[in-house]
Amino acid sequence: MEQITTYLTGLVSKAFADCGYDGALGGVTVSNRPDLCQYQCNGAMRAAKLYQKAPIAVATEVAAILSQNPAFMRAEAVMPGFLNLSMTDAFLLQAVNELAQDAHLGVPQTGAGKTVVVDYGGANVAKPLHIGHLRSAIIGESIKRLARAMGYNALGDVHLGDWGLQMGLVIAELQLRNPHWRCFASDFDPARDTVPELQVELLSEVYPFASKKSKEDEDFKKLANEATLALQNKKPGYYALWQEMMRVSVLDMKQNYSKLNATFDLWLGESDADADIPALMEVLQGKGLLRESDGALVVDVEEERDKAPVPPVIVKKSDNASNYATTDLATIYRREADYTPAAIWYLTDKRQALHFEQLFRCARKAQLVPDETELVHLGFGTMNGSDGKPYKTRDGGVMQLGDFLQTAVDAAADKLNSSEYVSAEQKEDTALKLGIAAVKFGDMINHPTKDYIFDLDRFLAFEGKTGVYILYTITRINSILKKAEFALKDAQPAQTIYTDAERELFLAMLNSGELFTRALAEKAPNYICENAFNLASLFSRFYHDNHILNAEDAGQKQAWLALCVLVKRLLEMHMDVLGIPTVENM
RNA sequence: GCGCUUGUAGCUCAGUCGGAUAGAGUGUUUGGCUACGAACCAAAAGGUCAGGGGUUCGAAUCCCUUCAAGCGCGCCA
Repeated sequence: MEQITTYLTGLVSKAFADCGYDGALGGVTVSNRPDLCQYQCNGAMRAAKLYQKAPIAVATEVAAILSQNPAFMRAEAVMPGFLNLSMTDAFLLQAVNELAQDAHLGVPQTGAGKTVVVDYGGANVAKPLHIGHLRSAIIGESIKRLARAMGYNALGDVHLGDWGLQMGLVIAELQLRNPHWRCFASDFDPARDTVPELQVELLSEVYPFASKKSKEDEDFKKLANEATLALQNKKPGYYALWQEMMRVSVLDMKQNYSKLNATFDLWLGESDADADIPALMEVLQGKGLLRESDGALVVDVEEERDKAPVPPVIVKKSDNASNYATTDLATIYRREADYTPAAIWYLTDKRQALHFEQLFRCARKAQLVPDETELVHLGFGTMNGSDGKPYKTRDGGVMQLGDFLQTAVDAAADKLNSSEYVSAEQKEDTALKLGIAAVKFGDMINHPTKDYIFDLDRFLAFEGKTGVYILYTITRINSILKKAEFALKDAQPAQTIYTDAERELFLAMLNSGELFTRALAEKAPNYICENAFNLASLFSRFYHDNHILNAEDAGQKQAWLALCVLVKRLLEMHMDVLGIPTVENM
């Protein structure tokens, strides 16, 4: 359905044009002074400059035309030249009823017919998920769901880090520790020999150990590089070991991501790009982009407008191994071949911004995708401790994602002990959902691109602007609907607005679609969080001030119950986009 | 050194294309459960929007500058 602001922009633009002014001045936005009006247009002040007139004079002319339209309760010009618009209740009621009928609850379907690949998760194999992986997973999941809510065919790809030096580091270290393993023998035969079964705990110990060692020990670093190259050349013993590492790591990741309610359509990784690297290199060669530099093959991506030097992209290391840029480019090549996406969105730590700038420039030069295909890096900020440095646990370590989640779930379980609404059987499931809600909402309420201070207590708070508050509001609605024996299908179109609180709620519901548009444009779920809180908060006030079940007459009660249903549906849609499961009781 | 980002209430954060009186949560103080779930609602106090300059009818927002913090800058990802 059409957004109210879009509809009003049409009306006001025409009014400007009828008065002899540029129709483009008629842009209408939601009012930032709800005490004065519902919607506003500031075009008269710009018109004043263009037409050498007093802004209030222009606004008055336009208001006079708009006032003839019965949809407006008020359309008035206010000093110095604001155009303040308020709609009649009849108009709002009709719009709300239309919203209730709309399959998408007023969310514009701007993505219909388009495919977008959302590349998030990005965890390294052999490295356990820690809270640093939290943001990519939950913001990415939300962006994917948001795109879907707006009609896109959105594909989430976990894009594992499974083909670079980190694998060589682990393999080299395992070989030093266990030279007798059959997979390290030169005559290893996958048809005959097996590799030892690995444990994820072993890998999580080996990786940081080897990573640190490579920085201090040149010889070991050389071994790791050689192992990386040998793996990429699929040396049988290494490849078999790698497959085992993948098996245990992916199993562990799937469990963790699943707890976060993050689901991927594609469980692909850097290694899956390997098959496309020869074709990629051919394209780069064919376009004459490759240049040899210090033994490596690079592509220059500098541009005139650069304020700082942009280093060339290294697409083949001097030892002929592939790196991050190689597999990322080959992945773009593959995605274009498989999906011809309208856009590819990457969610990683914002410190990778330069890499993606180089990557996109290289992809454009090589014309791996059409010019109109959107390639965007969404760099998110880091979670810092109260000292402003990346968050560490008290003992200086990194907090594991699983432990963090469990802490939140435990806190929720504690709180549920005093709840009379949750049975013993429901408790575990409800605690898990509340924990997820606390963690995800607590993160996404922050703007994704900014660093933020990680405070465990804040994630465990269940009061105020939190995910739990939204879930609580939904359970109260559930409770009313149950007591009233009111089913969703019983909701009839409302005929009257009885209270100011209802009107505010209606306006907030009608303006929700706009927030979705904004959230997708900025790829920022915090707008969805804010809007969900705003809706829940307005409902809570209405709920407190008006006793729904004891409404004065049947018509009022029906209208209010229908309002409950609509608020519930909208809140559930918001939570669904955020990837937060809701609960019946808590 | 060069470049990018950030600086808003005690704390944690929002703030739309430049727009009217800069908002929220939390914390503090206070009031509200013999009506639908108090994980709630209501009210008060709390601001040099880092400092300075400029553009504009109008600046937290745009430009310049100073200060402070974070990040990045060739074979890691």
